[in-house]
Amino acid sequence: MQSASEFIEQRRPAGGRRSGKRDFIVQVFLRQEGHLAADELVDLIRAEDARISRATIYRTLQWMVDAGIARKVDFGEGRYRFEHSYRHPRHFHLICKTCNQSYEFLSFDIEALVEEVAEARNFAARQSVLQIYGTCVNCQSGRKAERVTAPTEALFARDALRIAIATERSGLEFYTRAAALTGDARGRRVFRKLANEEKEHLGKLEARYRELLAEDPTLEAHPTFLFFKGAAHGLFAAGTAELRQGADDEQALLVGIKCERGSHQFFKRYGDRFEESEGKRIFLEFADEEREHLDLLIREYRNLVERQKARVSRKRR
Amino acid sequence: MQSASEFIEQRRPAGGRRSGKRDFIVQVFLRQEGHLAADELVDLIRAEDARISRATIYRTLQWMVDAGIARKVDFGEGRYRFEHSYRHPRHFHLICKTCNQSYEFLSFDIEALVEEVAEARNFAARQSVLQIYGTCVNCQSGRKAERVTAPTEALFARDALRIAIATERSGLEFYTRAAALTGDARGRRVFRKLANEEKEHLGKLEARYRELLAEDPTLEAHPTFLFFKGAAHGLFAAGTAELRQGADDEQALLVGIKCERGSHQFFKRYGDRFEESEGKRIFLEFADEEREHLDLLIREYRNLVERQKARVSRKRR
DNA sequence: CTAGGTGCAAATAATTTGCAGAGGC
DNA sequence: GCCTCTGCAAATTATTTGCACCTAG
Repeated sequence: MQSASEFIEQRRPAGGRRSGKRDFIVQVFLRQEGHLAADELVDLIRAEDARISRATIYRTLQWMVDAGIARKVDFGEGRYRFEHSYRHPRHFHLICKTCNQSYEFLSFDIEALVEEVAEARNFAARQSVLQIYGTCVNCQSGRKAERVTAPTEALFARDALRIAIATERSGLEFYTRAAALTGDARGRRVFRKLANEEKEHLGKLEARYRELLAEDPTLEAHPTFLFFKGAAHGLFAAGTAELRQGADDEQALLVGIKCERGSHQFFKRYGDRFEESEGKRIFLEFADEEREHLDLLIREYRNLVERQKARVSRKRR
Repeated sequence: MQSASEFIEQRRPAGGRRSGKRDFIVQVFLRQEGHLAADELVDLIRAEDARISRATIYRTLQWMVDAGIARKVDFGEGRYRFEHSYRHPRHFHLICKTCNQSYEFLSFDIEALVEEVAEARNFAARQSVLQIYGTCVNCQSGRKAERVTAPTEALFARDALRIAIATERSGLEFYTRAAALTGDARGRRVFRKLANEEKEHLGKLEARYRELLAEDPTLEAHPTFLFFKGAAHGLFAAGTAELRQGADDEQALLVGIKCERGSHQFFKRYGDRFEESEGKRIFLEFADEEREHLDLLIREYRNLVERQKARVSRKRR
């Protein structure tokens, strides 16, 4: 696991000079959760006793943004806030206009649509900001904001695992069904093998999930952080439905390839996008897993096609 | 069609007094396209010769926002911009960081996902802001920004018509197919009737579309403003697929009801959300149309069930 | 007559900058 | 020693406010 100082070292721009004051500011900043306004960071620094000029803090914040250590966010208050990116994936915000608190979430589905729009408009998107303004639960019911904070990283890992587990489950169902209806003995063996792999991996993922919950039992109760519809009615579920309406061996392989490819792409693309974190690792590992399955299926498909060709040419002779 | 002054009159807050200066500012503001910073409006006013204080312009902008005549938007420039809402639906923005131009778009799909997220989090959403930052086509190719501006209202109407037409087309296909496979004579008549209505209405919509293009022939070439996937692989298309896998009369009615209900809801909900405009009208008219079909199908379904019940009890006797 | 509306100048608020001096490599 | 970092105070930018005056209803 990457530590905070490694994270900073990695991003320290070349040609820059080390400075105790800047290091101190960065360190204090990284200790914070949530979204700090520049002024609030000034107060924090002052409270920790160092007499550091306001200008230096502004300059350091800009330095961190350039280095990719911090992100500048605008909640429409007329001033900027900053959040660090160390173990903190990019995300969107729900902003309560009553208590001014902000809640984070992420939606692959929305990100995918945003990408589609940008592409349709030939727009080279670099960053997208989505903010939902309104009133949070606490403020709606008049209750005091007794916020239970769980670090975004843990929530991200939790949801990454949930999605991976759901995908494995539906993959397992898919391969089980595919094995049942495949006529060719060799094909059946491949699907069985894949079903077993899914089952085994499912067990591993579930163990990891239990581990995560053991570390922080409150985690289960927190609202969804990562929204992804594919998890519920995803690729494999659609694939299973396709199989249900009758399919031959070749089709089953093609459907499997489509599913694994989609799944691989999702986990890879999303995993790549994140800062170093447990959630990122889960996604990338899972992407690799799916990639292997994909390769296996493609090899198998090629083999099937070869055998068919051979049969045809034998008949012709 | 509602005029600009009617639009303002409607929203003038009670207890407020009339003032020539404010009226003048509002009038100049409504004449503009795009997103004005307060300062730019000051310049415009000065250019049109009135000597009006900067403070008055700020106050009038705030007044317009409160009245719902203007919307305050934040492009992360450190200052606010304003856009008027007269014949200008709510929308999202693509913002080019190179030329600082902004492009508008709307996506029902994204809005629906945003609503889902807010609901899942028990968050009472009042407004959502989506901004995609990056580089626009012109700036990518180094070309000068020779922006062809079409008023958003016209683009909105164009896309509303395109979506309505696509929906009609797939509705027509659905009812034609349903009529073909319905055994019951009465049911067949209903589906034929609906198919005819769709065909007729389709003709009307297409005529309206041609009319719109005649007014501004460049309109066709502009990029999509309103993104809605339902248009392409929408409800009726799914319904038609459902029918294809064999269905009886009752099922056909139920599928039809599901499709019309979804369609009605989409057009109604979206239409309601907009400021007075051609696009709004198209949506609401279409919603009514779908509502009528829905009612007809429901009546027909009830009738079918009644007849089935009667048959069963006759047999029992 | 009276509650808004307006102008002007000053205040505020967040952030940036110029410049002289301090300090890392 | 050079070049970057820092502090301080002044500047800048966008916006708001206090207050005297104006004006529509």
